[in-house]
Amino acid sequence: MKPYLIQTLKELALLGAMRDRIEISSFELARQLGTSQQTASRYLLDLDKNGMINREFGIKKQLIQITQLGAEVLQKEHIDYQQIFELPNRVYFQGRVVSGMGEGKYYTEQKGYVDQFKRKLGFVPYPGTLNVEIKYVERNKLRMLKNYGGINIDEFKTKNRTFGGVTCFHAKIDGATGAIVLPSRSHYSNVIEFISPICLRKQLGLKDGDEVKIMISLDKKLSQ
Amino acid sequence: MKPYLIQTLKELALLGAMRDRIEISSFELARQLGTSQQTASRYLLDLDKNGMINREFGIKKQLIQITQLGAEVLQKEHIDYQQIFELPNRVYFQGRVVSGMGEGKYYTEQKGYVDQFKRKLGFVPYPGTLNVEIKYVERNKLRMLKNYGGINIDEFKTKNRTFGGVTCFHAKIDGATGAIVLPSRSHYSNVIEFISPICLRKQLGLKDGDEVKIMISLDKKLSQ
DNA sequence: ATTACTAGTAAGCGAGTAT
DNA sequence: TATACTCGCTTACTAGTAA
Repeated sequence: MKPYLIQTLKELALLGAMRDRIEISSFELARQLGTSQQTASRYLLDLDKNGMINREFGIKKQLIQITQLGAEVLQKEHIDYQQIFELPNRVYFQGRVVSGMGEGKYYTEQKGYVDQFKRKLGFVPYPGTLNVEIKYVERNKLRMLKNYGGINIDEFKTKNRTFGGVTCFHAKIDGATGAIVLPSRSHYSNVIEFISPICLRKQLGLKDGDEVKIMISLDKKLSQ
Repeated sequence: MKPYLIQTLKELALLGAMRDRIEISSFELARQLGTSQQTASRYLLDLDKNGMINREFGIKKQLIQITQLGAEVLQKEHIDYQQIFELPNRVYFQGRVVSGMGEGKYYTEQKGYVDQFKRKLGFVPYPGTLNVEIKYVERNKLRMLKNYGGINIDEFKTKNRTFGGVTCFHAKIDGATGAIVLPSRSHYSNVIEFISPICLRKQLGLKDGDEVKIMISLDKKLSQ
């Protein structure tokens, strides 16, 4: 779907073509779009060909209504803008399940972490992390999360070593509740570590390579 | 502002470039947009040239942040989509003040109308209508209003003649409260008749040709 | 009036490549 | 590695005009 066709569809929607058939000539549409009559006519042909609009020809002008398909295209755009302007308390990721190197289990079993998880997140994690590889470009969103700041899990020491602090965010993976864990130090990674009270691989039937959706809440209290 | 540049800007915003500088190469952006690295690079140059983004060059990749101007462009788009999906209870028009032929005064002084206006709209109109000519293409929005249905003022008879029913909507013109009057019968016109308890021409200092903004509420009760 | 075809021109695209 | 230039090709545009 080409950007200028979406713009045209939006213009038609603004004139009411989502509710009703609207009467509009290619010349009028051209004026609205700041283009020529010929181009507007071509746009309408393209939109029709793509099933975005229905056209009905009267004696003079045509009646145009946006189809279900066209409405869906606009709805998608709308969701994008909502993401940008209205939901700054939620961030979404899409990624693929990958295997870690087993170190997740070691960390999530440390008492120093477990106690804090229980107190600050409200659950004791099932041992191990579910690792989700996100698109490389989306590490920017991870960076954003870190800058924003989440639920801080403090560093602690045992006899043998120091365990570094991490930042957590309440999150859902394919609908299942849990949290993501970002090491406070360390560089930006394209792998998200997910912890949960349940065994996610079993509960969700996940195996390496499966596509998953992660929703991260910026609220520090669990809302639901 | 070309549609594909707006789409690019939107993509950057979705990656968080409204809040923070994001690290993204032209190659990565190209993948996001489904285009070539060269084209993505050109888009970024164009956006920069138009003052929509700020760029900072590191050793390898660049840091990009959306400027105030860029944010305004996206905000405008967002408002359009809100108009389409979220505010179906308000319709906006822009138009020019024009002179009627004095018949507005005659009608708005008829007791049969005045009593109903008072009861159903909550005010007695100042004699006369303020006529606003809207863009021809926007008559589609008027048609939509009629289909939707407003506050019905019933027809009535005097000794001499019958006065037809009209449909009204609560409305504001440049912030001043009143209502618009659409004859129930009659064809679609590109002139909106506005009534108000005050003399709008005097109160707002309006003369023929002045640009005005009309906000029409689809609520049948006056909300405010 | 319209819509939309044709044809010539302008703008946009991406492979190759310089830096 | 990057970004972004050139250049040949494709797509998109509008004027003219047919239907």
